Amino acid sequence: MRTVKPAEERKSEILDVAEQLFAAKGFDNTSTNDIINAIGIARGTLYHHFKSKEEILDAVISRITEALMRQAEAIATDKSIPLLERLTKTVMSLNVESQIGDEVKLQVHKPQNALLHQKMHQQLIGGVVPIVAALIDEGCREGIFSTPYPTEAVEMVMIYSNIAFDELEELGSEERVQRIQAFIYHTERIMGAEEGLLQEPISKIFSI
Amino acid sequence: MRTVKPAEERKSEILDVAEQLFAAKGFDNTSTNDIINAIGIARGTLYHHFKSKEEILDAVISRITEALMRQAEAIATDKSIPLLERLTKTVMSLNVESQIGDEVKLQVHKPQNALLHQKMHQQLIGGVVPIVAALIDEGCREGIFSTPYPTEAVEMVMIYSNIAFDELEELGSEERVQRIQAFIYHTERIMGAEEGLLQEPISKIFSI
DNA sequence: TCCGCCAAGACCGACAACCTGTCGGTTAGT
DNA sequence: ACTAACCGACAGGTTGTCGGTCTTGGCGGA
Repeated sequence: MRTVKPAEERKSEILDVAEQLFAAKGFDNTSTNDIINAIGIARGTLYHHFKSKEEILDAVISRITEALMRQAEAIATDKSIPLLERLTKTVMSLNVESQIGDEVKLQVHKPQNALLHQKMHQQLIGGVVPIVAALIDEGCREGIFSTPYPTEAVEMVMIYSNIAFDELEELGSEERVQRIQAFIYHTERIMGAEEGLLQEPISKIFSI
Repeated sequence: MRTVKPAEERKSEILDVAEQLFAAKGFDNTSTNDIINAIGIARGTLYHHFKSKEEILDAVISRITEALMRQAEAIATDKSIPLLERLTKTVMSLNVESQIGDEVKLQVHKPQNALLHQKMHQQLIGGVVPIVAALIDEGCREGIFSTPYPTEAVEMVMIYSNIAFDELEELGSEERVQRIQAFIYHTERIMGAEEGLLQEPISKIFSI
Protein backbone atom coordinates (compact mmCIF):
# COMPACT_ATOMS: atom_id res chain seq x y z
CA MET A 1 0.00 0.00 0.00
CA ARG A 2 1.44 3.32 -0.98
CA THR A 3 1.59 6.18 1.47
CA VAL A 4 0.63 9.58 0.21
CA LYS A 5 1.81 12.74 1.92
CA PRO A 6 1.38 16.42 1.20
CA ALA A 7 4.21 17.67 -0.97
CA GLU A 8 5.77 19.89 1.67
CA GLU A 9 5.90 17.10 4.18
CA ARG A 10 7.45 14.68 1.72
CA LYS A 11 9.93 17.28 0.61
CA SER A 12 11.16 17.96 4.07
CA GLU A 13 11.27 14.24 4.75
CA ILE A 14 13.58 13.89 1.77
CA LEU A 15 15.69 16.80 2.93
CA ASP A 16 15.98 15.38 6.42
CA VAL A 17 17.29 12.09 5.14
CA ALA A 18 19.49 13.70 2.52
CA GLU A 19 21.05 16.03 5.04
CA GLN A 20 21.83 13.17 7.33
CA LEU A 21 23.30 11.04 4.54
CA PHE A 22 25.35 13.86 3.09
CA ALA A 23 26.69 14.50 6.55
CA ALA A 24 27.49 10.87 7.14
CA LYS A 25 28.93 9.88 3.77
CA GLY A 26 29.53 13.04 1.80
CA PHE A 27 27.60 14.37 -1.15
CA ASP A 28 29.37 12.51 -3.93
CA ASN A 29 29.22 9.24 -2.07
CA THR A 30 25.52 9.48 -1.42
CA SER A 31 23.45 8.19 -4.31
CA THR A 32 19.85 9.02 -4.94
CA ASN A 33 19.26 5.32 -4.37
CA ASP A 34 20.59 5.67 -0.86
CA ILE A 35 18.08 8.39 -0.22
CA ILE A 36 15.03 6.63 -1.63
CA ASN A 37 15.91 3.37 0.06
CA ALA A 38 16.34 5.07 3.41
CA ILE A 39 12.89 6.60 3.11
CA GLY A 40 11.22 3.75 1.29
CA ILE A 41 9.95 5.69 -1.68
CA ALA A 42 10.37 5.09 -5.38
CA ARG A 43 12.77 6.73 -7.73
CA GLY A 44 10.00 8.63 -9.46
CA THR A 45 8.77 10.09 -6.20
CA LEU A 46 12.11 11.68 -5.50
CA TYR A 47 12.22 13.24 -8.92
CA HIS A 48 8.62 14.31 -8.61
CA HIS A 49 9.66 16.63 -5.79
CA PHE A 50 13.16 17.60 -6.86
CA LYS A 51 14.34 17.91 -10.39
CA SER A 52 17.90 16.83 -9.71
CA LYS A 53 20.27 15.65 -7.04
CA GLU A 54 21.95 19.02 -7.04
CA GLU A 55 18.63 20.71 -6.34
CA ILE A 56 18.40 18.55 -3.24
CA LEU A 57 21.82 19.71 -2.18
CA ASP A 58 20.84 23.31 -2.70
CA ALA A 59 17.71 22.87 -0.66
CA VAL A 60 19.59 21.18 2.15
CA ILE A 61 22.11 23.98 2.24
CA SER A 62 19.45 26.66 2.09
CA ARG A 63 17.61 25.14 4.98
CA ILE A 64 20.74 25.12 7.10
CA THR A 65 22.02 28.55 6.19
CA GLU A 66 18.65 30.22 6.46
CA ALA A 67 18.22 28.92 9.95
CA LEU A 68 21.71 30.07 10.89
CA MET A 69 21.13 33.49 9.47
CA ARG A 70 17.79 34.08 11.11
CA GLN A 71 19.43 33.27 14.38
CA ALA A 72 22.43 35.48 13.68
CA GLU A 73 20.27 38.39 12.68
CA ALA A 74 18.17 38.07 15.80
CA ILE A 75 21.25 38.39 17.96
CA ALA A 76 22.86 41.11 15.88
CA THR A 77 19.87 43.41 16.19
CA ASP A 78 19.25 42.90 19.88
CA LYS A 79 20.25 46.33 21.12
CA SER A 80 19.98 45.28 24.74
CA ILE A 81 23.32 43.53 24.46
CA PRO A 82 26.54 45.59 24.45
CA LEU A 83 28.02 45.89 20.98
CA LEU A 84 31.15 43.85 21.44
CA GLU A 85 29.33 41.00 23.09
CA ARG A 86 26.69 41.10 20.40
CA LEU A 87 29.35 40.85 17.76
CA THR A 88 30.88 37.86 19.49
CA LYS A 89 27.59 36.08 19.92
CA THR A 90 26.56 36.76 16.36
CA VAL A 91 29.71 35.21 14.99
CA MET A 92 29.53 32.31 17.37
CA SER A 93 26.00 31.53 16.31
CA LEU A 94 27.34 30.90 12.83
CA ASN A 95 29.61 28.16 13.93
CA VAL A 96 28.19 25.60 11.58
CA GLU A 97 29.66 22.83 13.59
CA SER A 98 27.58 23.50 16.63
CA GLN A 99 24.44 23.40 14.55
CA ILE A 100 24.49 20.32 12.43
CA GLY A 101 26.49 17.96 14.50
CA ASP A 102 29.94 16.59 14.36
CA GLU A 103 29.45 14.45 11.29
CA VAL A 104 29.03 17.44 9.03
CA LYS A 105 31.98 19.10 10.63
CA LEU A 106 34.17 16.25 9.50
CA GLN A 107 32.59 15.86 6.12
CA VAL A 108 32.42 19.47 5.04
CA HIS A 109 36.14 19.70 4.67
CA LYS A 110 36.72 16.51 2.74
CA PRO A 111 37.58 16.90 -0.92
CA GLN A 112 34.52 14.97 -2.02
CA ASN A 113 32.39 17.72 -0.59
CA ALA A 114 34.06 20.58 -2.34
CA LEU A 115 30.77 21.52 -3.92
CA LEU A 116 28.83 21.40 -0.66
CA HIS A 117 31.52 23.39 1.04
CA GLN A 118 31.68 26.00 -1.66
CA LYS A 119 27.94 26.50 -1.88
CA MET A 120 27.52 26.67 1.84
CA HIS A 121 30.37 29.10 2.12
CA GLN A 122 28.94 31.36 -0.55
CA GLN A 123 25.47 31.44 0.92
CA LEU A 124 26.69 32.00 4.44
CA ILE A 125 29.12 34.73 3.50
CA GLY A 126 26.59 36.43 1.27
CA GLY A 127 23.97 36.54 3.99
CA VAL A 128 26.12 37.19 6.97
CA VAL A 129 28.48 39.87 5.77
CA PRO A 130 25.84 42.63 5.73
CA ILE A 131 24.64 41.65 9.18
CA VAL A 132 28.09 41.80 10.71
CA ALA A 133 29.06 44.85 8.68
CA ALA A 134 26.21 46.72 10.31
CA LEU A 135 27.69 45.90 13.68
CA ILE A 136 31.10 47.12 12.63
CA ASP A 137 29.50 50.28 11.35
CA GLU A 138 27.89 50.76 14.71
CA GLY A 139 31.29 50.22 16.28
CA CYS A 140 32.76 52.93 14.08
CA ARG A 141 30.18 55.39 15.32
CA GLU A 142 30.94 54.32 18.87
CA GLY A 143 34.59 54.91 18.18
CA ILE A 144 35.93 51.44 18.92
CA PHE A 145 36.39 50.59 15.26
CA SER A 146 37.53 52.64 12.34
CA THR A 147 37.39 51.59 8.75
CA PRO A 148 36.22 53.31 5.60
CA TYR A 149 35.20 49.93 4.13
CA PRO A 150 33.24 48.02 6.77
CA THR A 151 31.60 45.59 4.35
CA GLU A 152 34.82 44.62 2.65
CA ALA A 153 36.60 44.42 5.96
CA VAL A 154 34.08 41.94 7.29
CA GLU A 155 34.19 39.99 4.07
CA MET A 156 37.91 39.67 4.30
CA VAL A 157 37.90 38.48 7.86
CA MET A 158 35.06 36.04 7.38
CA ILE A 159 36.27 34.50 4.15
CA TYR A 160 39.67 34.02 5.60
CA SER A 161 38.53 32.47 8.82
CA ASN A 162 36.12 30.18 7.05
CA ILE A 163 38.86 28.78 4.85
CA ALA A 164 41.89 28.97 7.05
CA PHE A 165 40.33 27.44 10.11
CA ASP A 166 38.99 24.49 8.20
CA GLU A 167 41.80 22.28 9.32
CA LEU A 168 42.51 23.89 12.63
CA GLU A 169 42.18 20.61 14.50
CA GLU A 170 44.99 19.02 12.56
CA LEU A 171 47.53 21.54 13.84
CA GLY A 172 49.83 21.23 16.76
CA SER A 173 48.60 23.22 19.73
CA GLU A 174 51.37 25.80 19.66
CA GLU A 175 50.87 26.53 15.97
CA ARG A 176 47.16 26.63 16.60
CA VAL A 177 47.59 29.35 19.17
CA GLN A 178 49.95 31.26 16.92
CA ARG A 179 47.43 31.26 14.10
CA ILE A 180 44.64 32.44 16.30
CA GLN A 181 46.78 35.16 17.82
CA ALA A 182 47.78 36.30 14.38
CA PHE A 183 44.17 36.28 13.31
CA ILE A 184 43.18 38.43 16.26
CA TYR A 185 45.99 40.84 15.59
CA HIS A 186 45.16 41.21 11.92
CA THR A 187 41.46 41.51 12.53
CA GLU A 188 42.12 44.36 14.90
CA ARG A 189 44.26 46.03 12.28
CA ILE A 190 41.68 45.63 9.57
CA MET A 191 38.88 46.91 11.74
CA GLY A 192 41.01 49.76 13.02
CA ALA A 193 40.55 48.65 16.59
CA GLU A 194 42.85 49.27 19.49
CA GLU A 195 45.32 46.44 20.00
CA GLY A 196 43.90 43.92 22.42
CA LEU A 197 40.28 44.90 21.98
CA LEU A 198 39.36 41.65 20.28
CA GLN A 199 41.66 39.42 22.25
CA GLU A 200 39.05 38.25 24.68
CA PRO A 201 36.03 38.14 22.35
CA ILE A 202 37.76 36.16 19.61
CA SER A 203 39.39 33.81 22.09
CA LYS A 204 35.91 33.05 23.31
CA ILE A 205 34.77 32.32 19.77
CA PHE A 206 37.48 29.75 19.39
CA SER A 207 36.61 28.51 22.84
CA ILE A 208 40.09 28.73 24.28
CA MET B 1 48.22 -1.47 -35.13
CA ARG B 2 48.84 -0.38 -31.59
CA THR B 3 51.29 2.32 -30.75
CA VAL B 4 53.50 1.77 -27.78
CA LYS B 5 55.13 4.64 -25.96
CA PRO B 6 57.29 4.92 -22.89
CA ALA B 7 55.16 5.36 -19.80
CA GLU B 8 56.27 8.89 -19.08
CA GLU B 9 55.46 10.05 -22.56
CA ARG B 10 52.03 8.45 -22.53
CA LYS B 11 51.34 9.87 -19.12
CA SER B 12 52.06 13.39 -20.12
CA GLU B 13 50.08 12.89 -23.31
CA ILE B 14 47.11 11.96 -21.16
CA LEU B 15 47.67 14.93 -18.89
CA ASP B 16 47.91 17.29 -21.86
CA VAL B 17 44.56 16.17 -23.22
CA ALA B 18 42.94 16.02 -19.80
CA GLU B 19 44.08 19.51 -18.93
CA GLN B 20 42.68 20.85 -22.15
CA LEU B 21 39.36 19.05 -21.74
CA PHE B 22 38.98 20.02 -18.10
CA ALA B 23 39.62 23.57 -19.12
CA ALA B 24 37.12 23.44 -21.96
CA LYS B 25 34.28 21.52 -20.36
CA GLY B 26 34.96 21.31 -16.66
CA PHE B 27 36.08 18.35 -14.60
CA ASP B 28 32.71 16.80 -13.88
CA ASN B 29 31.60 17.16 -17.48
CA THR B 30 34.67 15.48 -18.86
CA SER B 31 34.37 11.72 -18.89
CA THR B 32 37.25 9.32 -19.06
CA ASN B 33 35.77 8.31 -22.41
CA ASP B 34 36.27 11.84 -23.67
CA ILE B 35 39.90 11.59 -22.75
CA ILE B 36 40.62 8.21 -24.30
CA ASN B 37 38.71 9.05 -27.47
CA ALA B 38 40.59 12.29 -27.90
CA ILE B 39 43.89 10.43 -27.69
CA GLY B 40 42.81 7.26 -29.40
CA ILE B 41 43.76 4.84 -26.66
CA ALA B 42 41.75 2.18 -24.92
CA ARG B 43 40.11 2.33 -21.56
CA GLY B 44 42.57 -0.07 -20.05
CA THR B 45 45.49 2.03 -21.14
CA LEU B 46 44.25 5.02 -19.24
CA TYR B 47 43.82 2.99 -16.11
CA HIS B 48 47.18 1.37 -16.64
CA HIS B 49 48.79 4.77 -16.12
CA PHE B 50 46.41 6.35 -13.63
CA LYS B 51 44.45 4.52 -11.04
CA SER B 52 41.47 6.86 -11.08
CA LYS B 53 40.02 9.93 -12.68
CA GLU B 54 40.76 11.92 -9.58
CA GLU B 55 44.41 10.93 -9.77
CA ILE B 56 44.46 12.47 -13.22
CA LEU B 57 43.02 15.66 -11.82
CA ASP B 58 45.63 15.73 -9.11
CA ALA B 59 48.40 15.25 -11.61
CA VAL B 60 47.06 17.99 -13.86
CA ILE B 61 46.87 20.40 -10.96
CA SER B 62 50.32 19.50 -9.71
CA ARG B 63 51.82 20.11 -13.11
CA ILE B 64 50.25 23.56 -13.30
CA THR B 65 50.96 24.68 -9.78
CA GLU B 66 54.49 23.39 -9.77
CA ALA B 67 55.28 25.35 -12.89
CA LEU B 68 53.70 28.46 -11.42
CA MET B 69 55.62 28.12 -8.23
CA ARG B 70 58.99 27.55 -9.82
CA GLN B 71 58.41 30.71 -11.76
CA ALA B 72 57.23 32.68 -8.73
CA GLU B 73 60.18 31.57 -6.70
CA ALA B 74 62.61 32.58 -9.42
CA ILE B 75 61.23 36.08 -9.40
CA ALA B 76 60.94 36.34 -5.64
CA THR B 77 64.58 35.54 -5.09
CA ASP B 78 65.99 37.77 -7.78
CA LYS B 79 67.66 40.36 -5.60
CA SER B 80 68.47 42.58 -8.54
CA ILE B 81 64.87 43.81 -8.58
CA PRO B 82 63.71 46.32 -5.97
CA LEU B 83 61.62 44.70 -3.27
CA LEU B 84 58.27 46.24 -4.04
CA GLU B 85 58.50 45.49 -7.70
CA ARG B 86 59.63 41.98 -6.97
CA LEU B 87 56.61 41.50 -4.78
CA THR B 88 54.33 42.75 -7.49
CA LYS B 89 55.86 40.57 -10.14
CA THR B 90 55.82 37.52 -7.94
CA VAL B 91 52.14 37.86 -7.27
CA MET B 92 51.38 38.63 -10.88
CA SER B 93 53.18 35.53 -12.03
CA LEU B 94 50.66 33.52 -10.06
CA ASN B 95 47.77 34.85 -11.99
CA VAL B 96 46.59 31.47 -13.08
CA GLU B 97 44.64 33.01 -15.86
CA SER B 98 47.64 34.25 -17.71
CA GLN B 99 49.16 30.80 -17.67
CA ILE B 100 46.60 28.31 -18.77
CA GLY B 101 44.48 30.37 -21.06
CA ASP B 102 41.09 31.93 -20.84
CA GLU B 103 39.15 28.71 -20.86
CA VAL B 104 40.41 27.67 -17.48
CA LYS B 105 39.75 31.12 -16.15
CA LEU B 106 36.09 30.70 -16.95
CA GLN B 107 35.87 27.10 -15.84
CA VAL B 108 37.69 27.30 -12.57
CA HIS B 109 34.95 29.29 -10.94
CA LYS B 110 31.99 27.22 -12.08
CA PRO B 111 30.34 25.13 -9.41
CA GLN B 112 31.06 21.91 -11.30
CA ASN B 113 34.71 22.54 -10.71
CA ALA B 114 34.53 23.07 -7.02
CA LEU B 115 36.93 20.21 -6.53
CA LEU B 116 39.43 21.47 -9.07
CA HIS B 117 39.21 24.93 -7.62
CA GLN B 118 39.67 23.78 -4.09
CA LYS B 119 42.61 21.54 -4.82
CA MET B 120 44.34 24.14 -6.92
CA HIS B 121 43.75 26.76 -4.29
CA GLN B 122 45.18 24.60 -1.55
CA GLN B 123 48.29 23.67 -3.48
CA LEU B 124 48.95 27.19 -4.64
CA ILE B 125 48.41 28.78 -1.26
CA GLY B 126 50.49 26.15 0.45
CA GLY B 127 53.42 26.67 -1.86
CA VAL B 128 53.24 30.38 -2.37
CA VAL B 129 52.67 31.71 1.10
CA PRO B 130 56.19 30.99 2.31
CA ILE B 131 57.68 32.56 -0.80
CA VAL B 132 55.74 35.77 -0.42
CA ALA B 133 56.11 35.80 3.35
CA ALA B 134 59.86 35.91 2.86
CA LEU B 135 59.42 39.04 0.81
CA ILE B 136 57.27 40.65 3.46
CA ASP B 137 59.86 39.75 6.02
CA GLU B 138 62.47 41.45 3.92
CA GLY B 139 60.16 44.47 3.75
CA CYS B 140 59.91 44.54 7.51
CA ARG B 141 63.68 44.70 7.79
CA GLU B 142 63.69 47.47 5.19
CA GLY B 143 61.10 49.27 7.25
CA ILE B 144 58.34 49.54 4.67
CA PHE B 145 56.26 46.80 6.29
CA SER B 146 55.66 45.94 9.89
CA THR B 147 53.95 42.84 11.12
CA PRO B 148 54.76 40.34 13.82
CA TYR B 149 53.04 37.59 11.79
CA PRO B 150 54.25 37.80 8.21
CA THR B 151 53.22 34.29 7.22
CA GLU B 152 49.71 34.59 8.55
CA ALA B 153 49.39 38.06 7.09
CA VAL B 154 50.25 36.79 3.64
CA GLU B 155 47.95 33.83 4.07
CA MET B 156 45.08 36.08 4.94
CA VAL B 157 45.58 38.39 2.00
CA MET B 158 46.09 35.60 -0.49
CA ILE B 159 43.22 33.41 0.60
CA TYR B 160 40.90 36.34 0.54
CA SER B 161 41.92 37.60 -2.85
CA ASN B 162 41.76 34.15 -4.36
CA ILE B 163 38.18 33.69 -3.21
CA ALA B 164 36.81 37.17 -3.32
CA PHE B 165 38.09 38.09 -6.74
CA ASP B 166 36.74 34.95 -8.31
CA GLU B 167 33.73 36.74 -9.67
CA LEU B 168 35.26 40.14 -10.15
CA GLU B 169 34.21 40.33 -13.76
CA GLU B 170 30.55 40.04 -12.90
CA LEU B 171 30.58 43.24 -10.88
CA GLY B 172 29.65 46.70 -11.99
CA SER B 173 32.72 48.82 -12.62
CA GLU B 174 32.16 51.19 -9.72
CA GLU B 175 31.71 48.36 -7.24
CA ARG B 176 34.72 46.69 -8.77
CA VAL B 177 36.87 49.71 -8.07
CA GLN B 178 35.49 50.00 -4.57
CA ARG B 179 36.39 46.41 -3.80
CA ILE B 180 39.89 46.78 -5.11
CA GLN B 181 40.42 50.02 -3.24
CA ALA B 182 39.19 48.38 -0.07
CA PHE B 183 41.50 45.46 -0.68
CA ILE B 184 44.47 47.75 -1.10
CA TYR B 185 43.59 49.65 2.02
CA HIS B 186 43.17 46.53 4.14
CA THR B 187 46.30 44.91 2.78
CA GLU B 188 48.28 47.96 3.76
CA ARG B 189 46.80 47.78 7.22
CA ILE B 190 47.56 44.12 7.62
CA MET B 191 51.10 44.49 6.41
CA GLY B 192 51.63 47.58 8.50
CA ALA B 193 52.52 49.64 5.46
CA GLU B 194 52.16 53.35 5.02
CA GLU B 195 48.84 54.28 3.45
CA GLY B 196 49.21 54.49 -0.31
CA LEU B 197 52.33 52.36 -0.53
CA LEU B 198 50.53 49.51 -2.28
CA GLN B 199 48.17 51.64 -4.33
CA GLU B 200 50.23 51.54 -7.45
CA PRO B 201 51.63 47.99 -7.21
CA ILE B 202 48.26 46.37 -6.53
CA SER B 203 46.53 48.42 -9.17
CA LYS B 204 49.03 47.05 -11.60
CA ILE B 205 48.30 43.51 -10.50
CA PHE B 206 44.64 44.02 -11.28
CA SER B 207 45.71 45.70 -14.50
CA ILE B 208 43.74 48.88 -14.00
C1' DT C 1 77.81 -10.73 -35.47
C1' DC C 2 73.53 -12.40 -35.92
C1' DC C 3 69.41 -14.74 -34.52
C1' DG C 4 65.77 -16.43 -31.78
C1' DC C 5 63.64 -16.37 -27.46
C1' DC C 6 61.54 -14.51 -23.44
C1' DA C 7 59.99 -11.58 -19.79
C1' DA C 8 58.16 -7.05 -18.72
C1' DG C 9 55.09 -3.96 -19.29
C1' DA C 10 52.27 -1.13 -22.48
C1' DC C 11 48.05 -1.86 -24.47
C1' DC C 12 43.32 -3.56 -25.48
C1' DG C 13 38.10 -3.83 -25.17
C1' DA C 14 34.35 -6.40 -23.15
C1' DC C 15 32.09 -6.21 -18.98
C1' DA C 16 30.28 -5.53 -14.28
C1' DA C 17 28.35 -2.51 -11.38
C1' DC C 18 27.05 1.41 -10.54
C1' DC C 19 24.76 6.16 -11.36
C1' DT C 20 21.09 9.85 -12.68
C1' DG C 21 17.06 11.28 -14.77
C1' DT C 22 12.69 10.04 -17.62
C1' DC C 23 8.16 8.52 -18.59
C1' DG C 24 3.84 6.20 -19.02
C1' DG C 25 0.92 4.22 -16.00
C1' DT C 26 -1.29 3.58 -11.21
C1' DT C 27 -3.54 5.00 -7.05
C1' DA C 28 -5.11 7.90 -3.30
C1' DG C 29 -7.57 11.74 -1.79
C1' DT C 30 -10.93 15.79 -2.40
C1' DA D 1 -13.57 12.34 -11.74
C1' DC D 2 -9.80 15.07 -11.54
C1' DT D 3 -5.51 16.36 -9.55
C1' DA D 4 -1.30 15.27 -7.89
C1' DA D 5 1.48 12.04 -5.32
C1' DC D 6 3.50 7.89 -6.35
C1' DC D 7 5.57 3.87 -8.75
C1' DG D 8 9.32 1.08 -11.10
C1' DA D 9 11.18 -0.31 -15.46
C1' DC D 10 14.32 1.55 -18.50
C1' DA D 11 17.58 4.33 -21.32
C1' DG D 12 21.84 6.14 -21.48
C1' DG D 13 25.64 7.36 -19.17
C1' DT D 14 29.63 6.74 -15.91
C1' DT D 15 34.00 4.60 -13.65
C1' DG D 16 37.01 1.03 -12.80
C1' DT D 17 38.41 -4.11 -13.57
C1' DC D 18 40.40 -8.02 -15.70
C1' DG D 19 42.13 -11.59 -18.61
C1' DG D 20 44.35 -11.64 -22.60
C1' DT D 21 47.41 -9.66 -26.55
C1' DC D 22 51.13 -7.31 -28.64
C1' DT D 23 55.96 -4.69 -28.62
C1' DT D 24 60.22 -4.22 -27.29
C1' DG D 25 64.68 -4.55 -25.52
C1' DG D 26 67.99 -7.55 -23.66
C1' DC D 27 70.37 -11.83 -23.47
C1' DG D 28 72.18 -16.44 -24.46
C1' DG D 29 73.69 -19.36 -27.90
C1' DA D 30 75.27 -20.38 -32.60
